[in-house]
Order: sequence, then structure tokens, then C-alpha cells
Amino acid sequence: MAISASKPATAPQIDDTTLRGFIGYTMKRAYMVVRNDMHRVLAEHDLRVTTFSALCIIAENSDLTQTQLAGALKIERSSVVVVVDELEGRELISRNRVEGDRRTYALRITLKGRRLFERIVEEAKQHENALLSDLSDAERETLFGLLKRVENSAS
Amino acid sequence: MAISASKPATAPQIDDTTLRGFIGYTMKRAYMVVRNDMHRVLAEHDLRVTTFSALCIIAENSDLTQTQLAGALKIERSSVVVVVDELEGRELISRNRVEGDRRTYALRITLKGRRLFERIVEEAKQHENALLSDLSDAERETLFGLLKRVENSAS
DNA sequence: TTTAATAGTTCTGTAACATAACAGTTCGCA
DNA sequence: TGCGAACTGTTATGTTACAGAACTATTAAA
Repeated sequence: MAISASKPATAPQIDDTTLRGFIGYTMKRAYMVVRNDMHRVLAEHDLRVTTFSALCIIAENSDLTQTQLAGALKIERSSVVVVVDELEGRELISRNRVEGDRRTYALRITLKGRRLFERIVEEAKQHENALLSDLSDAERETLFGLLKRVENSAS
Repeated sequence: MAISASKPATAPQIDDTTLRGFIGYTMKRAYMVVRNDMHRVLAEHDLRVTTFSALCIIAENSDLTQTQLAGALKIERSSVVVVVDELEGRELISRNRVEGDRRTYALRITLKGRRLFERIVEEAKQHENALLSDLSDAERETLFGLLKRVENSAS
């Protein structure tokens, strides 16, 4: 069946009312904006989001194991290997043998790693501040709080 | 350098203070919870998130083109083809020829499509309600509002 | 009327993981 | 004290969910 098209001069606005009713849709949209921004910051340092997240976790949890890192990042141990390989290859962290358990490594950030970590945190904070400049401090707190409560309602 | 490990009996809690300072990290965590829940609902109907989103958009925007759909879903036209193929193959939507422009299709939901659409919306709403049961109506509104403002601060 | 732009399509590539199977090591306990 | 179970890291392979480039058919613009 052919439709006769009355060509609209104005860009026809698409309705997404139903999808807007779902928190997942709105959350994904907002998340993509934030994620793309972070992506841009990290790309300049040749880092992916998960790699940087790993660096953060190692920075404030010295001598943790790869399995612990996997748990913290909520990814599989096999995926951690790639991330840790990358960080170690760039001398941002080190794998240290553990006396008493020859299976595990103790991951530790290097001086070079800590310098990069601190620099990127600074940059990312600035970007985030610019991105959230519409929101007051109170609103940011509210947003963080609500998101955490959603996260903790996992089945 | 080997680390001597004093084996902790309690599961050592991993610190993610720095990452928690970033909205992207907390948002991703919350989003994953919501997304996994939606994923479970849709899996029972053999649908992926984007495919269902497309069905929603077509349901309330009759006779839109694939390019418009791509714009609405923020994905490439080449990706839309796969999604529309899937929906058409399952007879949930139809591609209709347009009189006056033989390049484009007018996408329209079928009766079967609308029935499935309405059923899934119902189910998804219930799941979402259960998931957000910790939040009051006012808090949900606040969350939606803040997320939309973040989304609209895209550069 | 030639040229440019647009819609849909196909093919190939990529990112960011998961899954399964494996070796080395340590633990539980009979 | 020895042996199977459990655990750590690793490799190889598969999956998901797209993007990008190049193509055809069609329409619009110069």
C-alpha cells in the first residue's frame, strides 16, 4: 500500500513518549552523553574507560589481586588480564609476586601511573564540572543519591 | 618484590572513592541494573533493547522513514536496516512504498506488532515499578528530570 | 541536463566484553 | 599425608551491538 507523502518543510519531530516512560531509556541517553565526554578525555591519553577505571581501583587499593579487581569492575577475570596487561605494558602498574601464594599477583600502581592517574582525574573533573554546570551542587548530590539507590535495588 | 600476605578472613572491601566521584561511574552502575532487568523482560519475547525501542518509535510515529528512525534511536542508518529487517520478518511492522519518493519506506506497525508492543509495555512497566519500589513518585520524577537535564547538556 | 544529494543496503571492521578449557597452585579433610 | 576439589591467572574463541565506507536507485539542484 503506497502512502502519499506531503513533504514537510520543517523537520518532523519524532515522538518518544512511551520510551520516555522507561527509566532505562532516559538513563541510557544521559549516560551516553557523560560517557562520550569521558571517552574524549581518556582518548587523549590513549586509555579506554575500563582501563582507567582499573587504574583508579589499583591506585586506592594497593596490592589487590586480579580477581578482586574483576569483582570491583564487575567484569570477568579473563577480561582483567587484557586490562592489566595494557597497564603493565605502559608501566602504569606492576604485577608483584606474593609470598605464600604463588598463584596470585599483588597489583600496585607505579609512580608514573600515579602521576597520570592524578592528572586525568583533574582533567575529568573539569570536564564533568562543565558538563553538569546546569545542576547545582545540591542537585548533583540528589542525582548521585538516587542513582546509587537504583543501583542497590538489583535483584 | 614479593609481598607477604596476611590472609584476611573477611572479604576485603574494595575502595572506589575516586570513581564514585565521577557521575559516569555511578550512572553506568545504575544503568546496568536497569538495563539487565529490561533485558530479561525482552528476552522472553526474543527482542533486543534496540529492536523494542524501534518498535515503540514506529508505534507512535506511523509512516516514518528509516532515516528518521535512525535519528530517533541515535544509531546509523545501516544499523537500522538490521533492526527493521528483524521487525518486518516477524511481521510486527511493515515497509510501505511511498508515492512520490521511491527511495523511502513508510514504516508502520502491524496489528500483531501493536499487540506485542502493548503487552511488553505492560510487563516492562511492572518490572520497572518493582525495581524502583524504593523510590517515591516524587523521587522518580526528580530522577527523570535530572537525567534529562544531563542529557541536554551535550556539547 | 549534468551534478549533487539522499534513502536504503551490503560488506567489513571494531570495541568491549563473555565463555570454556587449561595449567599451576593451594586447601580441605579422610 | 595424600588426593581430589577449589582457586588464580591465562589463552583461545565467540558474541553483541553497533560504526564506517562503498554501492545502487532515486530525487533535487545548478
